[in-house]
Amino acid sequence: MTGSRVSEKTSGIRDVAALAGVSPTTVSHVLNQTPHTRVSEETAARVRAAAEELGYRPNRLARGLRTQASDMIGLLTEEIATTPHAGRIILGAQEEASRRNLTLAIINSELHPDPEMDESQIQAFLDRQADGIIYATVYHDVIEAPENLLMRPAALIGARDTAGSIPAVLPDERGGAASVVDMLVARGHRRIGFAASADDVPATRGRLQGYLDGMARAGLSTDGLIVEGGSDARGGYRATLALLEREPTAVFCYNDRMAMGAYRAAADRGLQIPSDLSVVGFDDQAPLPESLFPALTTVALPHYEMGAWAVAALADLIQGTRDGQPRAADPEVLECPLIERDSVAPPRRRAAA
Amino acid sequence: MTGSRVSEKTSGIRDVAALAGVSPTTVSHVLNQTPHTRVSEETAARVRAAAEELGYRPNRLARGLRTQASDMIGLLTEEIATTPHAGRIILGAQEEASRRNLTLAIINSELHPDPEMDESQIQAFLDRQADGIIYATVYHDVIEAPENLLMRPAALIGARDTAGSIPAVLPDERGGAASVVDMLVARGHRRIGFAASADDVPATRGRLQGYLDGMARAGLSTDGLIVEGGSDARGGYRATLALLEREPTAVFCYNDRMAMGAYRAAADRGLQIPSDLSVVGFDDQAPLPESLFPALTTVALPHYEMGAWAVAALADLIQGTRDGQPRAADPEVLECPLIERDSVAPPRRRAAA
DNA sequence: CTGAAAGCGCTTACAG
DNA sequence: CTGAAAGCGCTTACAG
Repeated sequence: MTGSRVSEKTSGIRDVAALAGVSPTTVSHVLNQTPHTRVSEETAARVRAAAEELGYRPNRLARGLRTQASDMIGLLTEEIATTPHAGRIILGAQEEASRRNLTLAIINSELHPDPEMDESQIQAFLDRQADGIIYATVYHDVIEAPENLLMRPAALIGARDTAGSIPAVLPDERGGAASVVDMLVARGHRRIGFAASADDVPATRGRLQGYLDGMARAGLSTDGLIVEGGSDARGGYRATLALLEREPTAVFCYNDRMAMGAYRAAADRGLQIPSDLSVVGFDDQAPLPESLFPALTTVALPHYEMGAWAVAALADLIQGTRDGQPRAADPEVLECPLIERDSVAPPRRRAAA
Repeated sequence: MTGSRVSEKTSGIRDVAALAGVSPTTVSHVLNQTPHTRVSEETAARVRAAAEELGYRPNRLARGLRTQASDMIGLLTEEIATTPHAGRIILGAQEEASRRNLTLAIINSELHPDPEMDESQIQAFLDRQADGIIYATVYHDVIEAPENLLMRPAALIGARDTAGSIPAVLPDERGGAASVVDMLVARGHRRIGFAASADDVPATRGRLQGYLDGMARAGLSTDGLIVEGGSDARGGYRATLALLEREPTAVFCYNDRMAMGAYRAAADRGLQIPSDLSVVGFDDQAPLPESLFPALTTVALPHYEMGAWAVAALADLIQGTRDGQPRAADPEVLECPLIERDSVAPPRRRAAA
């Protein structure tokens, strides 16, 4: 029975007040449940009925102007277009924002940005009184935060800032890579090759380091088992071909695209995956892993979780700021979970120790 | 020399007025270049200098409250997460919004949504006085627009509404598919198989229809050349295997994932792509096409363009609404461009007519 | 328990 | 050419 009428003009707090026979002040109090304010249950009921009757929705703009809180946060993403699945960062951020009754505004920034560009994008959020700003980057480790980012509470995704004053969340590339080796070792592999990336990005170093960690704690040699290549299918193809000379029983690729090349290399050499050769990727970049024969075992990046974490941290920061209790900014490192599919099996023959 | 000071408190229009020795009214007029208002160049210069000096930025919230225009538009996307590359819809929408000095807020909706859910998401935009709302769907053809979507100017991406009252933009799946056949025919192919999808979505029908169009205008028979399969790599594999019985010289797959299966099927039969068999996909779903050997010729969906178009249409509509001139809502159909890579070659032998 | 008044930071008739 | 005043729709001390 709620307003199926097509209300011409949206009604304001004054309309509700008039209909309920009280002042706007009282309407505000009951609808917001203002603390330390007692309103008789009878009056409150009348107000609620009137609000319902009129389909009253408080104007958030007006409220924001008065309370100096827009309840909006801005997400500045670096090149959402080219990033594998960065849409999930947005999704995580948006859903967490909704949970907290916050609106998420987004602006995309170019890759390799002109710092002044970024500042002007941030300014756009500032102009709209964003309560806080999230800066999501890819391919970076530590960045110099744009100057005006510090004018409001902020959070970083995918990088730390040089000053270390902004809460940041990062994927645990290193740990994820190490867990791949652990799993491979547990399956009986001893000669595990790594098709590394030649790109100069933090992920390159982190994943290589994780591979090294895993091999080291299993007491395994990596001698001749690391080959560098381009980070695409072609690079993975070449790297795997080179690796195959060393007769590994498994090859762990820097990313899924390289793993795709590894499949091709295996086919060229007449090797079956996973019976003759196990292959593992990284990124869980849909739709690749599921489209391969057999489906690729890989490691996922916690995009959704990073987006959600950043919003949560920012919201807490904003609360803290309001209460005058700024929070510490320890970089949060989120797990990169191993996604097991069908490209790993025990080695065909026991490898000699 | 602009404000390298860390301004404690952000300054308002009153501060500028005081510094320039004029009234807030005058400041507003010169900064907004209000039409039909002449301010002496001398005064104007003083105002601009003062604004610059103080790093004054108008509070958009306050302005919005006064002008009844938030300059914000809402984008409600259906399941951005699972859609191949729908991030580009957001990108296109955001960039067009920035060009028009509009802010884009986004909310994601579940797939197969509870209509009431959608209404409450839209309500969130309405509460924030969004000037307009874009509703982006996938996998639909015509939808029943959520009731409250009509309360403000709106635009649809990927679907038309039953009433036909909302501007809508759609990809020309049919034309894109037809252009694939045209190209194949121009290269000399006559026996062109189609690995169709069994999914019941508009894209299925559109692409099949386009294939049929192309074959018809080339006067080619499709007898036994259409095989239906699941819309993933496995489905493409099976469909292609079946198709190969009919000795086609080219197979056109419903999407890139199926094309991936086609590559596998060709390999199983000892067929080289493109010399023995040409393969074409649809979607240009990164990173698949570039990761295949050889790189896959396919058709791209105009995600970016649809996002940008919707914002432009909406902005015009809002303008029109303000000027009391509502626009007509003809569905806009955007081209799906053919992306030629390396998976197509002339047929090895002249096929008998 | 309830309300009158001020004010958030702007813009905009209107007057001079 | 310039400014005083009202008002957008709320919330919040403060008073009663």
